[in-house]
Amino acid sequence: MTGATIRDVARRAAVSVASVSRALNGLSSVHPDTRARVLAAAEALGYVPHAGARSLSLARTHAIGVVMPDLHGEFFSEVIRGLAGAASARGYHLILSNIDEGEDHMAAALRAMRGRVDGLVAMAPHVDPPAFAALLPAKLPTVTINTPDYAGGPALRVDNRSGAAAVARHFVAIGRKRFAHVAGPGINADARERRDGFAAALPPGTPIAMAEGDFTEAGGARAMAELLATDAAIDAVFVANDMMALGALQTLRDAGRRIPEDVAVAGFDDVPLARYVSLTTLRVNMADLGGRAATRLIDALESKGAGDVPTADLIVPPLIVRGTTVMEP
Amino acid sequence: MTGATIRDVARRAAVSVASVSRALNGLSSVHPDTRARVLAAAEALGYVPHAGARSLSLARTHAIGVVMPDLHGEFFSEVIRGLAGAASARGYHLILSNIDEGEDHMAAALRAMRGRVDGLVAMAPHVDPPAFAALLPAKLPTVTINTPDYAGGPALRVDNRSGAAAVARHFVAIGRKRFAHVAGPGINADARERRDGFAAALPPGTPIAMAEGDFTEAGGARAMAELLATDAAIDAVFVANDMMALGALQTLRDAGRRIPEDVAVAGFDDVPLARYVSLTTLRVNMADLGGRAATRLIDALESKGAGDVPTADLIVPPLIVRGTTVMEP
DNA sequence: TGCTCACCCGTAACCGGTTACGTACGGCAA
DNA sequence: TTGCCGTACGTAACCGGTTACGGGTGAGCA
Repeated sequence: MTGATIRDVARRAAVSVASVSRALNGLSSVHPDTRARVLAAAEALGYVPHAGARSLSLARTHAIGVVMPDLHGEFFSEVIRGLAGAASARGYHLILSNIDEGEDHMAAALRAMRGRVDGLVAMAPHVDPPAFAALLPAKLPTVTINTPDYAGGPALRVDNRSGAAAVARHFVAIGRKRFAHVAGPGINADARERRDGFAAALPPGTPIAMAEGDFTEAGGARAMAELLATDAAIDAVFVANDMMALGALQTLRDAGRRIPEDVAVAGFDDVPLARYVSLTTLRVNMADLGGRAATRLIDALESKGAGDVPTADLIVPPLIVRGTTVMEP
Repeated sequence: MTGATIRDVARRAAVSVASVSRALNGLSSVHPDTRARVLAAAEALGYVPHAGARSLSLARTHAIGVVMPDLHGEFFSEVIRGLAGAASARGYHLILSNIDEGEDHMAAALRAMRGRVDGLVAMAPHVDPPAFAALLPAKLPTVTINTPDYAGGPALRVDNRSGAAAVARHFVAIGRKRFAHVAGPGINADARERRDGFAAALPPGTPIAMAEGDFTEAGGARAMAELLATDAAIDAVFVANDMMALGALQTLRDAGRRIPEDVAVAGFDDVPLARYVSLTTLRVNMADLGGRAATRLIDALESKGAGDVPTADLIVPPLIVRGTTVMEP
């Protein structure tokens, strides 16, 4: 027995199912006596409306789907937290579906969303935008986070280029001369933008030693070792994310470099750990990003047709200067 | 246009809806030619089955609901990650609904799950178990995480008492004499178990200075200050979670205490930060807990009727000894 | 008394799938 | 030819809600 249905309630209250529906949904055209009888019957039976049936006839699920890769550990979680908060505040549920293993799996996950959600929040910095658009179920409203060049709907993006540029200017301002960059995976759009933004903001022609990591702490350590082997005189390194920066710091200290006297280090993300190791970084508030995405999507869903304009918001991460680039008091 | 329906496909393939359904679901009694026509039509129309309708008629949603409070920041996220992994591996979706603001909100959130999910994973260390049981929709299979005394189904719990006892024994082993405990909120069951487990494992009659915090870093700092005011000679403090331990460490250092020479400090949880500040703590792997919960629930859902036995698994967190209790090399 | 008009309420169609049941048809044995 | 059976398929009921439409009732008014 999974629970009483509306017909059970109708039978017990000796009215029609239509009246039960009207009474429970607060429609006006119901006699107070009838409403009372219905409520009493529903209460007695422990009646709870069946969300699935309801959404089938209303063509409204009050749920929003979330598709994103598991990578970016902390990010994933933070975005979810922001999404969940904003969604539940407006009476929406979240449906999670993490996509990782291959495109076919992703396609299946996206298709499975039809009839289950009213809209989608997607974060896919590693897939080809047109391919992604093709996979989306027909006309499902979607807002993307950090998914470049997707023109199918509103987009929220952190301004990687301006963040990276702020680091470059900061390095120059504190008198550094020999620059290096630990990049993220080449297929990752964020990684590319950070690399390019950094290079573009340094004086033209400035050489930059480059190495590529995989966004993990261990990867950062390895990449930093490569860089030191290439050019031992590096005095400023911009690392594409904080986790790799932690690894890079360890490698530098193991190699006898003093931070920040010998080498200045900056990361990207401002993960909770960054404050503890006093890492200079760019603060990107993923929970806030998630919250905005949810709000944006729900606004679009509820104002039927308005706001279709696929605007893209760039969110500029502030530079947080800490002890890995300047001496602390 | 939200998408083609099964009747559209039937029309285009010139067969009945029943045949379309059979063909798409791989039923045997369909002529190969018919199946091919159906598949072609579905492909041409970009047909995607409507999950809502499907689950209504099958009485199966292939989704599991997750209800938990937002507090426990990192925990929330880790559990979700574990749940999502295990669920998607078995073809299930996750529906999130965070409950925080009051019981009525929680009741609404739970009720909204009917017809939307096949089962529930719940984590509610702060509510009265019988009250919680009463709120659950009728007969919805549920596995609980860290929700004590709930006998309605399988349960997964971290063994707070044994963890706390390990800390107590460790303190004694390293020769400490004057003990203190920074507890979590009294309404929180984990907090109570950690406090009691610690007290029970010390030699009978040992005095313990107590203060209560709110599981946050700032709360830990405040509680530690209270303790120092009470007894300045404390040489070992067990803090109910890592975040508070960080605050406590700061307060101790500000008061001129050397760690671990003057005061030994241990936390609980092993958050990522703990390794960086070299905090002795108990490791609780929340992602693993989430994964187990999902697996457990899905097993119960798919083996109809078997395994109804509401067993409770206690997971013993290992003690991770670091620099806040013993000198490091 | 007869008419109009609110106000309540019930019947039944619908949302988009699945599936029990019945039927048409071809092959084969008697 | 008749009878039987298996295969392939269509019809329609059903899952549990919502809602357009129409009917019955009583009040108000000429």
